[in-house]
Amino acid sequence: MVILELDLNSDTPIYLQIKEKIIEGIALKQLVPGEGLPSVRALASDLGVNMHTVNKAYQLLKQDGYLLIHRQKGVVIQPEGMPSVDNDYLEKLKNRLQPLISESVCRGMTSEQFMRICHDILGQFEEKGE
Amino acid sequence: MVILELDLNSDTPIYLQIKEKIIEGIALKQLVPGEGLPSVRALASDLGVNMHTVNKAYQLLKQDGYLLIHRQKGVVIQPEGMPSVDNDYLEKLKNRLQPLISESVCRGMTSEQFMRICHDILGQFEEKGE
Amino acid sequence: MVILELDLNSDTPIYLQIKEKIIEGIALKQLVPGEGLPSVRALASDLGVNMHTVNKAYQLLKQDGYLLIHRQKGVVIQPEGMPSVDNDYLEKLKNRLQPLISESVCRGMTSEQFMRICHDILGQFEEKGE
Amino acid sequence: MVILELDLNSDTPIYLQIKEKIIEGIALKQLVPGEGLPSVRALASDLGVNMHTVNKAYQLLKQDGYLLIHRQKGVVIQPEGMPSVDNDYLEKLKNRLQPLISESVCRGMTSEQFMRICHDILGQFEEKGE
DNA sequence: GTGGTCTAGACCACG
DNA sequence: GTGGTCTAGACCACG
Repeated sequence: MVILELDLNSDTPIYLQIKEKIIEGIALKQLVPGEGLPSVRALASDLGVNMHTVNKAYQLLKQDGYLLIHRQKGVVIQPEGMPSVDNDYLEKLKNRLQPLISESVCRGMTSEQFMRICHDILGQFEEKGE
Repeated sequence: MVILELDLNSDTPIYLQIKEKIIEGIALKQLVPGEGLPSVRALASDLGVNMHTVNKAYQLLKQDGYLLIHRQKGVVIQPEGMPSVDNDYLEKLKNRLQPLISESVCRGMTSEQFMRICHDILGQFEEKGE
Repeated sequence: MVILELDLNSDTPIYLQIKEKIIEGIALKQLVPGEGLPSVRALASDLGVNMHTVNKAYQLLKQDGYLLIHRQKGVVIQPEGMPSVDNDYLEKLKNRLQPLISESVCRGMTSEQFMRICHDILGQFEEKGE
Repeated sequence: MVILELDLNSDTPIYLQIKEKIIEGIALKQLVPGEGLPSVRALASDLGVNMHTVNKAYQLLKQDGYLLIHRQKGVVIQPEGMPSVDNDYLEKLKNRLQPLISESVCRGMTSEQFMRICHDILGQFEEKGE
């Protein structure tokens, strides 16, 4: 696994940055279902952060269905399918998009510009082989 | 002005919810440039929150260029043009979209689905008369 | 007298802006010793501000020795010499310059740059005929 | 860090005095990039003022780029370069110098005297070793 | 232990 | 009446 980069000066708490980076890694297929992740201690040590911080990220990812945490086998990316697009998720997504879009509208960005930005970011995740 | 609704249980701080709702109001043209907003104390009282919480929202909106705050005349929506789409804003927007999009990809949402959701939200802000 | 311009959105209170503009007018010799100023009411009306605001500016200018206020003759620029450079004034000036200079040093401005800026502003007040 | 002195009778708000003193400390190299500052509560207690007052000063300094605020590590002087001399700053500086200079001219101070005072204050910040 | 958020309440400057 | 400043005190998130 590529070592993930943290911004300790960011307003985003470290545990959330770790969670987001791992999700990004999965989306980029740098991390694949069934793949093992470093132990809480190992990752904490690598990142130079508190064990509790990594643990919190892992627990949240487990809760969301991205990870399995075995007492013995350690931490692995969920091998049997990622969490799905359910109604809860859709609601949450819309609620988080809403203020981003409101602001873009206020600032005079066109729908096309906004969609273009999303499109560009989505492009990063396209299957290379297709 | 339509009274804005707060979710006191949300993990989004109240002052941020107020800020976002006001930006949404501007985007929806429910609030127009030059229009006055309730005084810090009046809005706080309406919302059942503390004066300082509203003041923090107003100060952030002023800082971003959405509001003018007169010591005596009170608070008005910036009459001379909203803040623009500058590089700082674009960077911030992309950084906030990135984790939303990563997660949608993980969950198997297609680009089309994601774009559709954005498109629908953007549609709420379209000029009715045009 | 040239009508002075106010910035109602400025953080500087209006009475202070009026006071500063009148001092600037004197420094620029647009206002000369013995010259009459508009009455409190007249100036307030011209500027579209409250009478008390103009009155406060005038009172402060009188207190500092820039103006005479006669009940009958009205308001005139002090005809018998401007206030002098006394120790009180020097102290106050240094105390107000100190934070400006500290910040310029922090930001990496050289002494020459800072002095140059002062020099340029001072140049605006030079006697045209010399 | 040398404990900074406040003037509770000054018409400069306490939070601004704190801000200015810290900038002065940086300019004097009593505070160096990367150095830690006392926690909000510790400094408040030392100064005998409220936590929120210190916090406001810290937030403004963060906003201007003088400080980093870590949620857990506390407050440190920006280690990667101070804010720069940009156009916004230059405008603000000139606008603040203008009334000081107007008044000095009114009072009959010569350009040389004014420049001398600036020069003397600037001298306090010169590198001792050079 | 640190900053972040929020409250309740006070006095002041401005106009 | 408005925002600006300040206080005293509380609980929470982060690590």
